[in-house]
Amino acid sequence: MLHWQGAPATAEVVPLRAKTKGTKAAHPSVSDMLSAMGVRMRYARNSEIYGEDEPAEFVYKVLNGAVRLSKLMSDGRRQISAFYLPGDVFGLETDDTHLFSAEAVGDTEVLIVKRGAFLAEVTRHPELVRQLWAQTMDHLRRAQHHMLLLGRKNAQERIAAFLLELAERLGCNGKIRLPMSRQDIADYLGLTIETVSRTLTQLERDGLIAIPVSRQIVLRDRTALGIMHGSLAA
Amino acid sequence: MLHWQGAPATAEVVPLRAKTKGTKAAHPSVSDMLSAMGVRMRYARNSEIYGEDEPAEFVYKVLNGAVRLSKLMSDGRRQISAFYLPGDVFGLETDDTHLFSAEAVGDTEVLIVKRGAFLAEVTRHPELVRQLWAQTMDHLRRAQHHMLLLGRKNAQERIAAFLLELAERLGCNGKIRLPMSRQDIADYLGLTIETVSRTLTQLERDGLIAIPVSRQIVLRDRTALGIMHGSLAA
DNA sequence: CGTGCGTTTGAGTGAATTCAACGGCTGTGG
DNA sequence: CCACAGCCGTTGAATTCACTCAAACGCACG
Repeated sequence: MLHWQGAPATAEVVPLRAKTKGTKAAHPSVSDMLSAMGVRMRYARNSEIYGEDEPAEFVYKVLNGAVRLSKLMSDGRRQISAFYLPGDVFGLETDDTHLFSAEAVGDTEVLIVKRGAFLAEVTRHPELVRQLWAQTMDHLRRAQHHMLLLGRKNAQERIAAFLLELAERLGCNGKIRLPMSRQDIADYLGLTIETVSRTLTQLERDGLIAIPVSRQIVLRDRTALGIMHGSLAA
Repeated sequence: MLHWQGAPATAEVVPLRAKTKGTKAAHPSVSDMLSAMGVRMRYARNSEIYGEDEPAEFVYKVLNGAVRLSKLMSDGRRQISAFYLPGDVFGLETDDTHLFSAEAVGDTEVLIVKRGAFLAEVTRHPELVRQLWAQTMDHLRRAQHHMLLLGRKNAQERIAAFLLELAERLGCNGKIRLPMSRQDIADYLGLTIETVSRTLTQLERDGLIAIPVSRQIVLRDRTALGIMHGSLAA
């Protein structure tokens, strides 16, 4: 079950954004600050952005494409703990060593900033620290939500939840263009690729979704999907 | 599979710690600040500290005992996303509504502080914000680690990982006094109570652990346990 | 037109679940 | 002191859902 043999890390710098513009005026948001300080980089499909146990040198923000945060076990099993979509900031951890690796799901562009410079700038603006804290809490919330899936849900419930989550995060009304492969979905949901495939075709047979092409999914009955996954009580 | 029918929420205030002592001197740590501002409360076994969808009014720190953070599905399935042990701070989220409920695992004492007062005080000391941010990152790290278990590990690996994690967090050298029931363990690891029981007795037969009484577990072969759970590659 | 990759589908297996019964401990009350 | 109930944990037998192994399909690309 060993997946990709580490596609060549084809990453190239594209332009060179203007550096911190003279004035040390407060940055209204983390996003703005990254835009001001960041360098745009392009990563090819399946290339590694950083690896497990590597020193955490940079902070990243997804511009387009998608990034997966994953960990590989010695026997080839892989767990993807999160997908980062455009707008998401990632790569920041307490440790200065990454515990998971980050890879580009498809061809992906990110902004990168030196961790040291980033933290120095952030520290200067208490508001930014609060924002980053809030962001981390949000990631934690998402991780906790994901545990619900992984813990005690069957394949249908996982897939349903996944599709609804993705539709919401991509902000698309029912027509999802999947950035990731079936294998990625499987490793995210704790299933095998075969089970993901079977479950999707079953959902299509039941009329809850349509799959015009494999990387595109149309939510036909969001209510029904919500009911299957939303077996959460108040 | 509906567990406890909500034991009476027997919570009582014990003493009344000194309020913010005159001077607004910087608090060196979040822990100190909670100790200074907090009120000691006692919660009986299985009583609810706060419930899902309740407004987040307080911040808590475990003094002794243990707390579980859980969510219940309408059909009775339960997922425990974390256990909080003495020293852990919990109850702080971006939302001002709790997404999970928190219950005392055994008889438990916690310090509680009004969320508003807490945040006001924290905001006054940038260092505290950084500390809390680091704490949240740590919780995130733990959540991600937990996902590895829930995603693609078998029962033995989950139990082994759980025992090692608990031994480390409790700081006990091999002799674990379990604060929680088998059902709690099952709901934390995404297994059934029967599977937990069977797996534990199997590990005992194999000589990796000893179970003098059900709530006490002795790690006999940590290396072997580490190998089973540690099938993580570098 | 073949090759390679990602996806789908089928058949058989297996690990964990479900259903069910039993054992041990604790506290209560006769 | 014993009897009994209630809870928690263990054990057994049968079932099931997702997994493994295997093959075929479709599509893109050289």
